[in-house]
Amino acid sequence: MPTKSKDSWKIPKVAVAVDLAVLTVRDDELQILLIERAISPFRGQLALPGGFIASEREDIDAAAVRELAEETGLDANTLHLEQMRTYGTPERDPRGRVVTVCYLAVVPDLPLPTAGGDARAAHWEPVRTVLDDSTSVAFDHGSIIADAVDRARGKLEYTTLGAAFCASPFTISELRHVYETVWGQRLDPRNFHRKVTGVEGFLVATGERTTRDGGRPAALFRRGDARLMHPPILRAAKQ
Amino acid sequence: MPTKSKDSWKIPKVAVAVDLAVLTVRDDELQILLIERAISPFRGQLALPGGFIASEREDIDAAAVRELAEETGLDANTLHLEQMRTYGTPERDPRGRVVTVCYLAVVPDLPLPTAGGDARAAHWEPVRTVLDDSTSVAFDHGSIIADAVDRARGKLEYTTLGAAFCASPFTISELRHVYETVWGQRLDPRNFHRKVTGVEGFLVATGERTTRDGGRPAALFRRGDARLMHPPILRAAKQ
DNA sequence: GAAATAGTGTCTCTTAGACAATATGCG
DNA sequence: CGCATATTGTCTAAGAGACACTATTTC
Repeated sequence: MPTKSKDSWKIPKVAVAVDLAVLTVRDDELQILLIERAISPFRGQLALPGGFIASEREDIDAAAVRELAEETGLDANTLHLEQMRTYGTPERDPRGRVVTVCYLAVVPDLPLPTAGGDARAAHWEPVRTVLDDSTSVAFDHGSIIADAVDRARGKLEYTTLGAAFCASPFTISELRHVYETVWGQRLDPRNFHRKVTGVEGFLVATGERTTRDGGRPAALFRRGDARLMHPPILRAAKQ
Repeated sequence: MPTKSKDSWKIPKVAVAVDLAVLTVRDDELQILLIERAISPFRGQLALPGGFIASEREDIDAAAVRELAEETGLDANTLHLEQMRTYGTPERDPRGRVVTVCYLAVVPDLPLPTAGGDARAAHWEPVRTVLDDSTSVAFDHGSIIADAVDRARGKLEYTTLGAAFCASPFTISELRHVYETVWGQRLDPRNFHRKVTGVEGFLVATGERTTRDGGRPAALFRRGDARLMHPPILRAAKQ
């Protein structure tokens, strides 16, 4: 905090933006929501949704919620949204100094409400193609996306974030599929079932069951109130 | 990121600061480094060390390192420093809009090099007295400190951050004392010993031993290269 | 030897992981 | 019934937690 001995000197002011890393599991892949930039710099390139704070009075979290609605049509009340990290190297934006506060959002694979609003060409892209550089993104958004994926992978272990990837109500198979996709790792269906049903507050049974082509119908659940999972579900150790 | 359809409108600029939550274990307590504010607002009150970025060109991480040196005399090369979270509610600073990027630092209990520089009245305060409001701090620094403590407590579980609280070389007893103090929880010395010595890369034996009054001398260790601990040391479940 | 602290070993119980068996729908 | 998927159960091995014992120093 400001505690300079001399009060009399100019405090530099910089532009503050928010960026959103919106993740989902879709087509058996972890995917991220990208938009096509309409303006320079990086015009026409893919980038994270986001933007500058609207005024000097706008709260940062509120700006994230607003940009989410404006650029993707998504409603922050229906999804997981958390602040992730701030990126502030001086050269990260060619127009000048921009400090951006990044948020991680997790949504189920539902049709994007791109209909109205400012949503231009928002679409899903597998994170795989971003991480291996076969899809290039604007600014330093590549490393932001890498950070977001790391964060999501880690949080599946010790929080109930996995359920935020599932449209409610969901089956345990669907939840397991989220874990398998995000971690890129197969999990034993029976052990997974035992584990997640044993975590108090993770899942709330609706009493309903799926109706489907073949196979026994699965029980349907909603996300419970628990946010932390204790003990965690650990990934296999680094290979 | 900036992707407004209309390019022609004023981008609000705000002051950006960095704040430092420097933690140590001292006198059997988790303590935090606070300074006495020399200027208004909150003049004379305790606050986290920190300050505005020096210029439009200064990197955020660099600003944290600089403020750490200026306000506490500590050298970022000798300690653990990581970005924690950004605080940006509009009313958090009475002087106007200030967005502050907060860093968590962890240091061993060594004499503060307060001798030279800008270090004014930097001193250690038990976090307990801040968390229970018996010590009041400026701005929203109370909740920042609470977040920093949460972060540190959590990171002891699945990282080797604990060793950053110890002056090198250190004994396993000293490391255990860090865990016990930060978590506020007794740990079995024998199980702890077995656990931490079993984590590859956590501890590097120096071959030296302590010399002391009574009791068998303890082996001395340095911090190893490992930063993540797999599997983690879990705290007892919430009681 | 007594006191103090370090370090090793052992036992038990919980739980993760592998895998078999049963349940319940559909055609 | 046969197929497909869900769910429960069983076994084993690894690890956490409790606790006893041995080791090495100083006085």
